[in-house]
Amino acid sequence: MGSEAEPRAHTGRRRNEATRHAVLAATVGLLRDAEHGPLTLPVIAAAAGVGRQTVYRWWSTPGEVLLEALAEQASAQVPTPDTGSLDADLRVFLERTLRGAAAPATAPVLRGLAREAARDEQAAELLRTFTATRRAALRGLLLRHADRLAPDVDVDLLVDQVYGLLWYRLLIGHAPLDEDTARRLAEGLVAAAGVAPSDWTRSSTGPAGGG
Amino acid sequence: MGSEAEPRAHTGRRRNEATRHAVLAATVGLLRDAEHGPLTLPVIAAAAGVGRQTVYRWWSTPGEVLLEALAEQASAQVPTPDTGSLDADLRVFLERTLRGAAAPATAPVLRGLAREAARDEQAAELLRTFTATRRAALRGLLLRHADRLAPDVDVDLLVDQVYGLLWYRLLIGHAPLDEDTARRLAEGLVAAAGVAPSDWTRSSTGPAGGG
Amino acid sequence: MGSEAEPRAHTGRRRNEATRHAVLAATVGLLRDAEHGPLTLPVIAAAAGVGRQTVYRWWSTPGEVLLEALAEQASAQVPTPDTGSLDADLRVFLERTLRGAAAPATAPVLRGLAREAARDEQAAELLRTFTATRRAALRGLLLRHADRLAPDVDVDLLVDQVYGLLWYRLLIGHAPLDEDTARRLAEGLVAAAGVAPSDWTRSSTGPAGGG
Amino acid sequence: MGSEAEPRAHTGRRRNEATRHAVLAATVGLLRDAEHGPLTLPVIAAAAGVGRQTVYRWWSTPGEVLLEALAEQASAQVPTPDTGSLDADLRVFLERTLRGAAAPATAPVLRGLAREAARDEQAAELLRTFTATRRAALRGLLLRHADRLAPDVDVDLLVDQVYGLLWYRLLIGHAPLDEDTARRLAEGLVAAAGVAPSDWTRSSTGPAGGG
DNA sequence: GACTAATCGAGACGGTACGTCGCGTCTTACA
DNA sequence: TGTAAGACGCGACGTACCGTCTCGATTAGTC
Repeated sequence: MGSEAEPRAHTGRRRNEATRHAVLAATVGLLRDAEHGPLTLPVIAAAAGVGRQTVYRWWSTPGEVLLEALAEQASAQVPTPDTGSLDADLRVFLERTLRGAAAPATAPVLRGLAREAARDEQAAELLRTFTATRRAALRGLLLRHADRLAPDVDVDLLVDQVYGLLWYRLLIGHAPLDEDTARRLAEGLVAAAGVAPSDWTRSSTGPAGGG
Repeated sequence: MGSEAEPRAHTGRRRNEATRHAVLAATVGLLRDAEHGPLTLPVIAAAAGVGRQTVYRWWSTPGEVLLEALAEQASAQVPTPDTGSLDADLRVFLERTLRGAAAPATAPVLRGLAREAARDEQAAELLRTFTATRRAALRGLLLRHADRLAPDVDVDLLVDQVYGLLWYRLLIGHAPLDEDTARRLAEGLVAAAGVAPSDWTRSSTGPAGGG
Repeated sequence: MGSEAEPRAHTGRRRNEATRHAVLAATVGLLRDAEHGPLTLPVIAAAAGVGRQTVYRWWSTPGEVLLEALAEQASAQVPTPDTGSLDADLRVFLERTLRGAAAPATAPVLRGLAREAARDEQAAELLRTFTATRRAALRGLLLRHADRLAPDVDVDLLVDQVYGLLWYRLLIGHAPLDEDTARRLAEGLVAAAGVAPSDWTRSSTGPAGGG
Repeated sequence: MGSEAEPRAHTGRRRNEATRHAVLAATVGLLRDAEHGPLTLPVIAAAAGVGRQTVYRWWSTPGEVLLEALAEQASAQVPTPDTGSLDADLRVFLERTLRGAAAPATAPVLRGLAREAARDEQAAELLRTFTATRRAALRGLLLRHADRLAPDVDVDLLVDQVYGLLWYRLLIGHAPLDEDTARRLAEGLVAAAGVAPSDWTRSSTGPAGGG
């Protein structure tokens, strides 16, 4: 976004909710644009069509605005699938995750968040919290199928391979994050981490399941 | 670094090589410090104890200084091992790669490079080139053992899992890049990508070893 | 003054007279303080402990408030004496005028008025009107004794010498406006403007009196 | 003035004298215009066509610029006449003084100085110093003719009547400061302050001189 | 005695000006 | 000729203040 909005009506001595939303929306909009340089409060104010003092009144730093803006979006809610099969759960989760991250509405925001994290400690903390939440989700999924994993497998390593790949491709941009990638990645992780599956277990979801 | 250096003697009408090195060293030093904000030429000049005009005369942008500074370091030269065994080659390569990246002298520079890449397009291009070179090295290693890989394996996916993990942990900092990580990662990749290995090979490291 | 006042009770849909007086009193109080910067409506409102909108509702500019505030004071009413003697009338008038201007309650207000007149055209107009009134009073006094004045005397010059001295000393502050000044000034003016006085008149106050 | 000037060439690491003069000239120019509000450094910088930082580098406050700007003008050098005659000296001095103050090039600057003095303590101090110098000049002139003055005459009172009249008319603007005013004022002061002159002295200028 | 009407204190809001900070250009003085 | 030094114009940042606007509380008049 980054363009100005129409004027808003005052709300008297109460805080103007419309203004608040305009600021948060403009912030996410600016995060999308790589063109705009550092995310500063005056730039946010201008993009939101809001007085500078209004932004400074409610937020101290760009990081605070960012935190609230992204929280407002209830961003990237990837539900954890639960089909009973590790293979299927993982494949679905990765498909959803990669598709969500690569979506045109999301990818620029994630890139913008990383860009800000490289510049602003508050944004970096925000990014750390955000990624920790995502890692926990995937770790939970894997641990639900602990019986299918080798006993000494390093779950965190598996998790970081997934999100490492995701951010690496997202930021470098040399390769896609498509459905095929998700499928192959899921298979590879299962092959790397899993004990040889029992036939009957495998047969329930596996491609080679007995007919 | 980031601190001032002692004065250097003029060299008259010849370009002062000591000054050049001071600038490049100060640049790498600044890259290490997350404290310092954006890497700009005046900051570099001040850190090198050098006149601003001297820096502007020889380099146009911070990206150019960065390029020359990192090239000067011949940084992160990880030789590709060649033992004849995929498992061994991969394990050694990953151990060297992760150890090199996590080394106290290197990690802050890589983080600094990523930080600058988030801000400066030239630095981003530099980072893209650098990572492409590294990916090519690992891809070459894997392709040397193409007979050990499943015919339809996605080599790029394997490569990106490695460097994705590396950068992800390097930048988020939530988990280490130690030797154990390298070993487990190597095993996982082989398990994911490899055809069934010869027994004697597998038995040396494989989870199913030892009856 | 310039400090806040205690809260006042509402008077419903009638204009609150107490508020009006608080505003006017605060205005005069602020005029006294050279510390306070320009006299603006928000500053007046704050000093009066009154909502800004209340001030803006009843007055448009600081000049309007000032006009009403000074009119309220019916300030500096110097009655014109009439003893029949030019010397006595003039001496008494000047004593009263200088004493009034130099009084601790008045001098800071006059200085403040001059200060505002240097900034606000409305205040300047107010000051011009005020000074014109004062000049007219003194001119009237002198013209009542036209027979004692030389026929070609410039009455306006005499008047401006008086008020010029007054404002000059008031604003620069390098010399007092005391009773002795008034007496000597009166004598000087009579000497400068008067025809030779009747002996008995002169002998009453003149330097050559004493007998 | 108040308009922008053409760009100036840099002078390297030496202070740019052309810039300095541009700032001082613009300051006096702004002082002339009553339109321009308070004399602030950014306004001066804009009027001089100079970067703000350049003004802030060399002067801390508008008062400092003002001091230097007026000193640069070597302003209002009224040479003290010395003809041997009180009447003549005084008349000439007052004519020069009033003519100088009322001159189109000077009057607006004096008014501007008074305007700033009403707002800025540094400018007020400058005005006090300036007026003190002028008073001393006139007092010196009068004291040179102490034998012509009554022994108990208040010289300061005479001086302040002169400058009081000058500033009063200059600022209120209700009456002119012309040659006739100067002549009449001089006569009045001599009449007020002088002992009865010897006949031959009086006859030279006095209106009632026998002859 | 409820309802309307208008005042009052409070503070959010958009806009503007101020003083600071940093970048990149330019010119000098010196080696 | 190259280097250190620093003045300079420009623009962004964060703060302060002005005048407008709306809100909720309070009280005076009206039916």
